[in-house]
Amino acid sequence: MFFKMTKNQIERKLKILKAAIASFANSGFHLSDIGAIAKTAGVGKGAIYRYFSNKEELFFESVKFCTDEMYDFISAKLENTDPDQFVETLFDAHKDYYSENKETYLFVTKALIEMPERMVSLFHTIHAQKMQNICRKLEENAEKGKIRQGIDTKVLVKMIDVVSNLFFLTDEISPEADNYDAVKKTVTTVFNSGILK
Amino acid sequence: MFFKMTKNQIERKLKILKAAIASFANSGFHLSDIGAIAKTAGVGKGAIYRYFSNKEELFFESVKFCTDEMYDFISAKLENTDPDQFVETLFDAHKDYYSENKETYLFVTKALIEMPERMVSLFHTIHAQKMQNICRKLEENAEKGKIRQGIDTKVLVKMIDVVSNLFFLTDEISPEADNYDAVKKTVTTVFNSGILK
Amino acid sequence: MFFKMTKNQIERKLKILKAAIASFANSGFHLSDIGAIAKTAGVGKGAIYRYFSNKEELFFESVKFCTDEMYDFISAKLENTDPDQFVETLFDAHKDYYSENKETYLFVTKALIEMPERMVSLFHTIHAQKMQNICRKLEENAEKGKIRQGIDTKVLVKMIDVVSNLFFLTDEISPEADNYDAVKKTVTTVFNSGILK
Amino acid sequence: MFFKMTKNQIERKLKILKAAIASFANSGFHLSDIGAIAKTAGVGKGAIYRYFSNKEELFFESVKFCTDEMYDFISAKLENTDPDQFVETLFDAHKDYYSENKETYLFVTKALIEMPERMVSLFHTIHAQKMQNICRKLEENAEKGKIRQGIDTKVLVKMIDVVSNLFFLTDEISPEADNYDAVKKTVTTVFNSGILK
DNA sequence: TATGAATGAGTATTCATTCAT
DNA sequence: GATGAATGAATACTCATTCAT
Repeated sequence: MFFKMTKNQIERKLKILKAAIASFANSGFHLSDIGAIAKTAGVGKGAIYRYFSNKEELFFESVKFCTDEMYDFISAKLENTDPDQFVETLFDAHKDYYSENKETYLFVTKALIEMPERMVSLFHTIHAQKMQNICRKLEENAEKGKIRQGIDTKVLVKMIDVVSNLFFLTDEISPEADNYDAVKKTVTTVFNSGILK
Repeated sequence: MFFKMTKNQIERKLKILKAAIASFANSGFHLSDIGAIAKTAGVGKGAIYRYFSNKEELFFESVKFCTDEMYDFISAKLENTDPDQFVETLFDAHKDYYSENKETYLFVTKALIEMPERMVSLFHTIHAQKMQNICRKLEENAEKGKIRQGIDTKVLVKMIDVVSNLFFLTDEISPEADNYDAVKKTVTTVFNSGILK
Repeated sequence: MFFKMTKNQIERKLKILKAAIASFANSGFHLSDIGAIAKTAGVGKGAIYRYFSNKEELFFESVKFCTDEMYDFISAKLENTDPDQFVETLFDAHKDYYSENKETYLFVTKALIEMPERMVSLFHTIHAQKMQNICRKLEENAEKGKIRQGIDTKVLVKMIDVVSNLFFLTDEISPEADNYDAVKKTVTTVFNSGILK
Repeated sequence: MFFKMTKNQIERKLKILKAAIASFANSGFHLSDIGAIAKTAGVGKGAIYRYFSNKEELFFESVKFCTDEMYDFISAKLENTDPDQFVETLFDAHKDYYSENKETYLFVTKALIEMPERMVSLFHTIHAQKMQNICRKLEENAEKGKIRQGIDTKVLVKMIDVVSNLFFLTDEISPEADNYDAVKKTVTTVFNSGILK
């Protein structure tokens, strides 16, 4: 699937990818129909097989594309954040991305479950790479005594991620999400100050 | 699917359910084969359609069965727990259930994603019902000043749940899971005392 | 594909086989459509896959069925033949079978070419087995001095077979076949008495 | 497909034909891939459609090319043969051509079966034309009393052809072929002197 | 009542042919 | 003229569901 592409072909491939993402996000892998994706993309079925070796590959590339985009967005938001704003900022970053890219957001999370074999390592690779800088800064702050000792920053970031996920997946997943402010308050309080007095 | 069942029929239905759970947990909804489930259960394909109206219903009932069982187990472990042991106990409850019921544990979590439509409300219903007592106790402790104000206990419990999930799904989902102790320390520290000093 | 069949199922399988033979004989392997064969046989597509594991197997069984039938017919005709009638009788046997089973006759011959891998050894096995008695008798006659020495009977029988084939395949294959009597005279003369005076 | 071709174009067309023959001979009509043939020939797919109107035409021309070549070879070998050497010489001619052009030899024979519609009349045309001289000589010899009366020479030549075919197709088609000498002895004996004493 | 044989809708993928570059 | 990217018709096979036995 690697050959030098003209500008037109790059656009073509992108159209296919967009159509595939929409379909996979809505219907999942098994219920998505290559023919329908082709129609949506405005290309022939054959074109899909020119750019992607098979349905699974198309799915994989779709996930990759979305995951990349999403964590670029999230890590950008975290660039210059004080430690005491970190939880809130990360939570809000999820919220913001979700608001504008509901489909993609859900897709990334679902993909991990639907096709665990390859997706999982893809996800961790991308996540680790994109969040690398963020983790480094957290560690600097730990050294400066600004955040509590004994916290593994990689684990921490993933915790906040997954909790945020929970509540944005949540239109679907969690009824509490309706009350966004209450949820956010709980999350930031717990993460910043802990449960115990 | 509702008729008075003899003891024999109840056993029959249970055998089908067990076989279905095993298949759905391993292969997911779409790749599971009704014929194969029937064979595993030691019944004819027709029998499945006597007890369950269709494949989706069978899936739904399978998830319900597992979710029930799992949260019975978890809530039992939390019965008489001090607030300062709460996070650790809940985390350990996940760990314990997971250790003995890996298949079921993963199935419950995946099911939410694979078939969101009906599963989600099922899950929240069961979760809310089983964790009701637990939440009530947490609230009592909050009133007594033992845990921090401003925390919605339902949200809190689900946060801990999902974080625990994250790291037990993690054979598959998260590389950090290998180092169980480090993960647990981070989780309990963050939840108990917060990130910030 | 081997299970105890009821009388009904045996009929069913036979209907499929007949439809398959008709299609393969007319259109060859690649142009034959499983769906169309099912329709002709008056069964669902699925039924074909119950009785035959795949298209290739169906083809194989079709050829086997026809080859069996054809050489049963031919060898029966040769049962009590004098050596000086042998060539003519064998030639006529081909002619007779062909007249009543044109489709099958052509199919057997074509199959050898279309799917050489397995067909060829099948053909030789069946041919050797069915013609065994015929060859033995020829050899007895050779010992009694009634037919010329130095002739390998197996080779001889196949020669006559293939020459007969040539002229019955011939509606399609050979224009000479139109004049059946002339062809037959040449064939019997050559085989019985040779070319040279 | 008829236009004045430059020397370059003639070479181009020939390269395509050679590649097509190789592919058709090995894989048959249906399994041969135009794209692969183009690649082997070192031209674009489009070029094939410049020189041949479609796949069937390409197959037809491939067969024609090979049949021409083969019967040129065979008839040349028979140029100055005594009648009593005729059978052996023709048989050997097949053998010789086969030895040096196994692929082509098999292709010509198979093609008749695979695409009977047009191939058959092509074959008979070429065969009749190339063997014309040979048949005439046989007839002269018949008139001179050197060969038996009542033999249609066209039928005879085809008989010998097809029998030879049988045993050279036979790497694949006939187990007897292993013992070449025994086969040849039987064939020449039968054709020259007949079966009966 | 239980069985599993039969049904046929549904789908990924290939490949001859066309045509823009 | 030559190329090879794009097209989309064509097709074997699976599997949820039904229903005769």
